[in-house]
Amino acid sequence: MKTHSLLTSAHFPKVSDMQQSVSHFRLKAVCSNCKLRELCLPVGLSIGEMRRMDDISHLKRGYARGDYLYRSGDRFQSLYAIRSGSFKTQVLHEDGREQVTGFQMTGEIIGLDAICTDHHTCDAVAMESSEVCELPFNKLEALSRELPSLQRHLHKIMSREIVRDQGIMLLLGSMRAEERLAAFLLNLSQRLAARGLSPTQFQLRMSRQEIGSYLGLKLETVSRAFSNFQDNGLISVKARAVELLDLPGLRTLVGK
Amino acid sequence: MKTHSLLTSAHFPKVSDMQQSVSHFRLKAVCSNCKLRELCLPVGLSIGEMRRMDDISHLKRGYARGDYLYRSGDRFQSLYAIRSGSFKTQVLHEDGREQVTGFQMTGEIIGLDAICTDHHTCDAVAMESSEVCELPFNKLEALSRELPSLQRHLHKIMSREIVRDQGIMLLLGSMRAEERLAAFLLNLSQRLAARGLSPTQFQLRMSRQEIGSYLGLKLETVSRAFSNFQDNGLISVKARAVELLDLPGLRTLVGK
DNA sequence: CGCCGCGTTGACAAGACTCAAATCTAGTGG
DNA sequence: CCACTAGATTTGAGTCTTGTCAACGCGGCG
Repeated sequence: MKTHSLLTSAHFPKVSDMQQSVSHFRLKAVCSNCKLRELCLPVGLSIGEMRRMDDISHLKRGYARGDYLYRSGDRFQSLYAIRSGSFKTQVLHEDGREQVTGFQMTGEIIGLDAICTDHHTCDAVAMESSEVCELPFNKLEALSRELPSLQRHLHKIMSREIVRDQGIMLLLGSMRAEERLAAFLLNLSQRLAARGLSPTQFQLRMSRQEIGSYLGLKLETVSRAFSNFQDNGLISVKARAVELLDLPGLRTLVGK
Repeated sequence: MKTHSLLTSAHFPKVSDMQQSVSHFRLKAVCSNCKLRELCLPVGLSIGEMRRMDDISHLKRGYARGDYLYRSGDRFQSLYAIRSGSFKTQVLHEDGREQVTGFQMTGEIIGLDAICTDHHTCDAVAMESSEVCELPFNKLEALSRELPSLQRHLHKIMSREIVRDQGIMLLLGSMRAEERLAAFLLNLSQRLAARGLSPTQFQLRMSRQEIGSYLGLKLETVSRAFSNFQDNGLISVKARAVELLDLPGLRTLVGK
């Protein structure tokens, strides 16, 4: 789950530490143009190559809470890298049932589900003011034929999504309500930490209802679990403001 | 979910119907060498291109019930196309909990989870005598840089896995026991039909325990659900021999 | 023939859901 | 700036589904 593994490891010889720093800095500068952190930074592309990424992508701003990035059934054109803000994805069942399949935050890639049918199979909805970087998939495929490291990275991103989904299947299939919520909070904490934010204090962007949908629980059950955690001194929670007080305790709950 | 969509649709002009048949036949003949049905047939590769697929892959036979194709933690080298038989994949939780994440049958691709970390994140276990076609991933990537249609197809396969997993998340998160089992039986039925087998009469390859693990239920609950279906005339079941008597009735149950 | 794994069934308990009511919060309009 | 309202959250009480524990039956194999 190390975000910079490819960049910080063997790809740069140790002798050129200074140069690595400089190079790293310039990469960041270029990359911050389009903020394709997830897609660019860890790949180890040269600056020229990164510019080519930049050329095929374009920024889309101004998504407000509740806006759709795409809807189930929409024709598939592009993947989207979230540049700021966050989204949820949800699938809809014929009979009206719906389920949140994920909460995506800055730097994550969204839209991978649509490749197999050329149509989106879920909705993506902004949970706050957000910006995305659109990546036309045809161009991304063409470029990845030329740049093996980009190709590999694209495959890794898709594979990571598969592994993530399987983790949720495990959660939904074999955990009880409080275990699920603890796992959810720890996952959030970890992802926030990876973005340099506080791993213990944060504002939830989603409602109890949405958390419940994601975790396969009713909103009342989520609310009760929050209250229990607070009573047991594991967290402090007031509406959407959460502080994790006892990370080891939470980890014990999920059994790892 | 149409397996041959790419082959039967726009890729071949209608005027050359005869030629399509012939070409289709020759493709099948070549392909039956390595039985990469899922990976080759729908791609629309030329015969020469398909031979190159054949060159990088090799057959591995002799997996018996209970044999591991790979284990969680194994170093990732290859994807595997199931040539005959069937496998289950299962993830293991630190505290000993385990969950079946999928049952794979002939023609399906297995191992996609391992790309993101270079290590397998689940076990793959044969459920009966099976053969697989090993596809070294480095070579597959190299070849897919040369053959855009292969590249696209690989992406589609990965995307399909993501969509499949999201469907299971929906099932685990929002369906009750009998709905889950009905969905499972209908999915099995559909996949058998796609392979030219009977969609209504078949032998289960997995135990009640394994079905339960997959569906997030205890084996007793699965057994009871089977019994209820039989009492209601939806199916006939004796141990692992199943006959679906009322497909519409089962569809009604899952709400579509 | 007896053992053992798998499947079925029953009785009961625990966890999660449903329904309902009371607060609380954030956003709106005066 | 404040009152108001719609939506979100919390909490309680009772119900329902599923899990747990236990007994029993079936069928294959040594």
